[in-house]
Amino acid sequence: VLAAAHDLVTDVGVDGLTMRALARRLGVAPNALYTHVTGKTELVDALLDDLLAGVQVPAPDTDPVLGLTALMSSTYDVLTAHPDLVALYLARQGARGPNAVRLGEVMDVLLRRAGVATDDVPAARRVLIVHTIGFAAFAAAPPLAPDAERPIAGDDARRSHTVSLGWLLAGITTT
Amino acid sequence: VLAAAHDLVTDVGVDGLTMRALARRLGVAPNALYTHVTGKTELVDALLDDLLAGVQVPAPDTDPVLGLTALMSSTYDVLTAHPDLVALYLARQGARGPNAVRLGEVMDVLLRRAGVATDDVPAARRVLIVHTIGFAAFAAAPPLAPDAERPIAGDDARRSHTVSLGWLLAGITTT
DNA sequence: ACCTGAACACCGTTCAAGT
DNA sequence: ACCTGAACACCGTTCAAGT
Repeated sequence: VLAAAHDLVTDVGVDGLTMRALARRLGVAPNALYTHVTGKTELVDALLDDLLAGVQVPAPDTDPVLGLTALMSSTYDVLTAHPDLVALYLARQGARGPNAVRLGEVMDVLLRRAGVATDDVPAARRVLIVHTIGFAAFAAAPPLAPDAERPIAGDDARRSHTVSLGWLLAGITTT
Repeated sequence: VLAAAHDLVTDVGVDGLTMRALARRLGVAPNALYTHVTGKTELVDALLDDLLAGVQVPAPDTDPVLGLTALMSSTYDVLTAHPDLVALYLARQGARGPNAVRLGEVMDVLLRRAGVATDDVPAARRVLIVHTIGFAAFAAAPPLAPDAERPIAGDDARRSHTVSLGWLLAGITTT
């Protein structure tokens, strides 16, 4: 049911993800979907949280800063694999499904182990999430502002994410 | 013509920005709009670039790091004034109108004056833009992950933007 | 140049009805 | 529980025609 939606969005992009197209793919009348899902919003939310299931969580004994780097890099990789969907994280609330909650908790543990004061953990988590989703959303996108000539290569974009992530982590852990 | 679109989006939000509603507001048939605009895409692009016209550019003799901080803060403020629209920056290419180009050039001058090597300027500019747009997109949004209780206050979000911006600038200017 | 009427190919969602 | 037929209130866009 939800898997078909996943297939559909990878096939025809996020603009083609439509209740009617989904019903067509399932060989069913459009309104039949409303037996399984309350509406399109819920469907997209489920789809987004489903994506996060693929994020690799670091082993619990790794160095916290390395662990956070790995965690955010894995999130970046998962999100950029479906670039169409990333913008939706911003368009809606920003994912609050079970997978999002689970990853948030992993981040909190790592941040605390990295020496961040308990009071500062939520803000630090937020900075890292916004940073990674922002970079993922722009990963596939063409350049920015002036130099419209050559789009940024995927490798460069990923490197840029890692480098700036390092700067943020340096700031977070020394404040 | 374009101003009516601006009014419409602030009145009814980005979902209500529709060719037909716009025509209705102008007291005109829907298709009449196509005399003035090639399509909805062009209209939204124009709208987004128009937003950037409100960004305050720092005086040319200010300290470059302070100037960049002021420039990105002003961009953040302008974008968060119309939160509905920000997600569209990510959904589409990321703004390449004349205002975006102009601001990009201002950033480049500041970055170079801050000691960034010419080869590193485009990547640094990109990091700052992605960071600010990402934060602006999440500014109005509810919390993230776990602590779903209280959404982040607008002031806290803005402070968080400034603080993490500082970390990025520290990294950019010392690498 | 600027507008209209009519139409095309779509949307998400609901309601009543069937099994 | 799960599906269908039919409908409602919309979309963006195009085409031919008017002034």
